[in-house]
Amino acid sequence: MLDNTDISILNELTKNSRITMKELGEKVHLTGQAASARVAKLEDSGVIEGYTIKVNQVKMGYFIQAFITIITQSTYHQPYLSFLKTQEPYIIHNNKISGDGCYLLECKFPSNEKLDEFLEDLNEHANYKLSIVINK
Amino acid sequence: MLDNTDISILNELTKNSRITMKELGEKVHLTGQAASARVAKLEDSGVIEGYTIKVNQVKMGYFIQAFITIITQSTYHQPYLSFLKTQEPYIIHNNKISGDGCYLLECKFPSNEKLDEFLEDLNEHANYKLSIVINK
DNA sequence: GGGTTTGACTTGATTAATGAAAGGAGTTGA
DNA sequence: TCAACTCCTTTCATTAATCAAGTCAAACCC
Repeated sequence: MLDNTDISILNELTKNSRITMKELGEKVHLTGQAASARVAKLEDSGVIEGYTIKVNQVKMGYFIQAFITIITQSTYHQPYLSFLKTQEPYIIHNNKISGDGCYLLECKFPSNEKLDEFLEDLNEHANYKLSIVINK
Repeated sequence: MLDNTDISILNELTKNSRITMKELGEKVHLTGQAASARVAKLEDSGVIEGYTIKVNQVKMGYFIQAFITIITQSTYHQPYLSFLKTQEPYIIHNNKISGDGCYLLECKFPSNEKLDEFLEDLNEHANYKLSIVINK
């Protein structure tokens, strides 16, 4: 389904998704038009889900990143999930997982105070275990 | 440092980083040139770290995503870190964390067999706790 | 073998975006 | 009040993207 040229295209776009089709073509030994057609196919087939940017969260004022293992008290998760929707700026990903806990929540905070507030509010819907990210 | 226009620009680029500067300008009520200058500034200041794509990992053959909490046996982490470098296609992020364990490893695998192999090899350098991602 | 279809690429013409230069409006501070 | 600065717009030359043919090779069929 995907040949080596497709893989090269995905690698190049992963490194820089704003590259021109002409340049991309040069890197994978195609014309800009052919590269463009390949990319369109990758989009249509759903391999490329979208184009986005990497934002420096520290420069945006989010100094703390954390993983929070969630253990919901009741069997109804809805209160917790509804709560999450009210906390959008802090949430990166909410992963439903096997193993310890029901969810592994990846999130970011501007300060320990905000994190503390969040945990206080969270505690009304679920128990948790907190892991702060020191480095990636 | 960042005004509302900058925030709008970051939101638009997060949704679609291949938008033309002209279109981006229209969305934030600027000319293409002015939008382009803003974006250049965001790049120079390091707020925008890069442009990339979202790839559908399932369509790439990675059917399993997992979080693995790593507890290294010795105080020397180097053997574990070196091991990771040999397993690159499977690794998404290796987060050094506080709390349970030394690291929280985010990774992807094409099959349970490959995951099993990985865990066997991992076990020579560290203990672990496995969480499979069911949903995001 | 001859003919047709299909998929992937290139070429060439048209349309659109980009980048550079010049200039205007608003703000700041001496 | 004036100069310096920032941020934006306008204009124009350059460059890239797009669309429509056209080429080429492989696969298939009679």
